[in-house]
Amino acid sequence: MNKMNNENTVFVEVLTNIFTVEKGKLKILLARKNTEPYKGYWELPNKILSNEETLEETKEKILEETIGTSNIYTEQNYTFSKLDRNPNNRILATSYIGLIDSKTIEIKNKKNENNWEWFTINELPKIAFDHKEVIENATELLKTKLVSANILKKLFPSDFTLPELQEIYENIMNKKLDRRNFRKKFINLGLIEDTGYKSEGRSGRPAKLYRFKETIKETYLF
Amino acid sequence: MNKMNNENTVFVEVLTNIFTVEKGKLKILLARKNTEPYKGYWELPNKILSNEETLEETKEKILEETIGTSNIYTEQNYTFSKLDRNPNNRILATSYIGLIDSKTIEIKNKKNENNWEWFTINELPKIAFDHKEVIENATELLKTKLVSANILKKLFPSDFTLPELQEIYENIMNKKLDRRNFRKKFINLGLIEDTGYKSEGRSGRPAKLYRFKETIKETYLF
DNA sequence: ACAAAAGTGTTAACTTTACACCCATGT
DNA sequence: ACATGGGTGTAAAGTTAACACTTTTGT
Repeated sequence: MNKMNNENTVFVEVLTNIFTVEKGKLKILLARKNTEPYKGYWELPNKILSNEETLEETKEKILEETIGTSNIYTEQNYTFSKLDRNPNNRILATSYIGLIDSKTIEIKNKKNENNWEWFTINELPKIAFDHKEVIENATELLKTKLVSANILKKLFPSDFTLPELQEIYENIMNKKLDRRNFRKKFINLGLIEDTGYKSEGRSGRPAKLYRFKETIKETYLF
Repeated sequence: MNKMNNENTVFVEVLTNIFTVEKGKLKILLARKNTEPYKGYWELPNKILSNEETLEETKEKILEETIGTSNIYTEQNYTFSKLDRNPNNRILATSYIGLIDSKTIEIKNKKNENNWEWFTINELPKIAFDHKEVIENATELLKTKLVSANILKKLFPSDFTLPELQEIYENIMNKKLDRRNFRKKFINLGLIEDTGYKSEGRSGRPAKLYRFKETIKETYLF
């Protein structure tokens, strides 16, 4: 079996779904396409796998180029292989999810004049290729993961309020939760602690700011 | 970007982890290798992705050739890309899990003079390539899935006993469960029904045979 | 009659749900 | 002083966990 004599080799690209939470909204990082095909549409950060690299190494390069660090929580999601997913070539795509908290992001963003923009997951722009399907797939995976407390910690900055946390859960589970019960449950889990500070800027009574404790045990919520 | 001018294309193979449950043991289907490399070792059923096929189509071909049907529950698991995972060529591997109940299997096995053999997941033979890693990865995924009742239904034949079901759960969760509580929980979930028949062959009192109801709602156990 | 494995019920501890009023801030 | 959103407690219902003896079969 020699590659040069064989038609059955394919391109493989890596797609990254980088998520963060900001003001109780789940957001994803997209890039505007400035060339055809799909000029003016938005796509997931991506890169073709080279013959000397693993998928993981390729994923890390993308992260470095977009958010300036590959030192975040990531997880492989799915490999897409439809014949026509790219109009020019047969390209398989392996997608990853990555989670970064919004505090860390703000710093990195300033370093780059960015093609990149954050979009709330329910308010996406026109999406290039089959990336909408990829995003939906990744979002579903993330939602199932979000019932695990350790994942939550990767997404939330050091300071967050319980109403913000509750909002995310209500979006994920698509139902209203009782404020008292939500609060009781989370505080009793012992995963978070009061920072002593309060939120500001919104109308109404300011909310207490919490952080995740340094070491939390793997716990399943809901 | 033209493939013939570009070194950055790779082979992709599909690997299938086909699971069943027999007498309360979780088993996987492997093939003996009769050629080098790894002659005499066992490998997962596999096939190289062709340029005219999707991963899903390739997976279905493997299933037809091994168990005689592709009409079983499957799920994509992970794509492996280490540079040296195959000694001859750079080959990526996308693995799938497939679930079939042991009653259906017995029929299919008779049709084929088979290179294939079922191995209990805790008593595997010498495994070729990185397939041990692949199997471990797939088994972990399956274990997390097994807390969902719909998956369970794919794995279990029409008739099973509660002690068998309990044994699987004890293996998965790696702890002993109380027989009374297990039974109460499962029966109260309303997913299974008594067939009216009893098991035979073992010593001791025969166990009642149960089956999953036709339509069961998605329920999470444990 | 004995060995082996299956079947059964009750109580206490814990978890989840439902529910309404007061509090802190900005305008 | 009013509008906005945040914070708090209690009781009822439901779920889970702990626990030991009896039943059915084969030998």
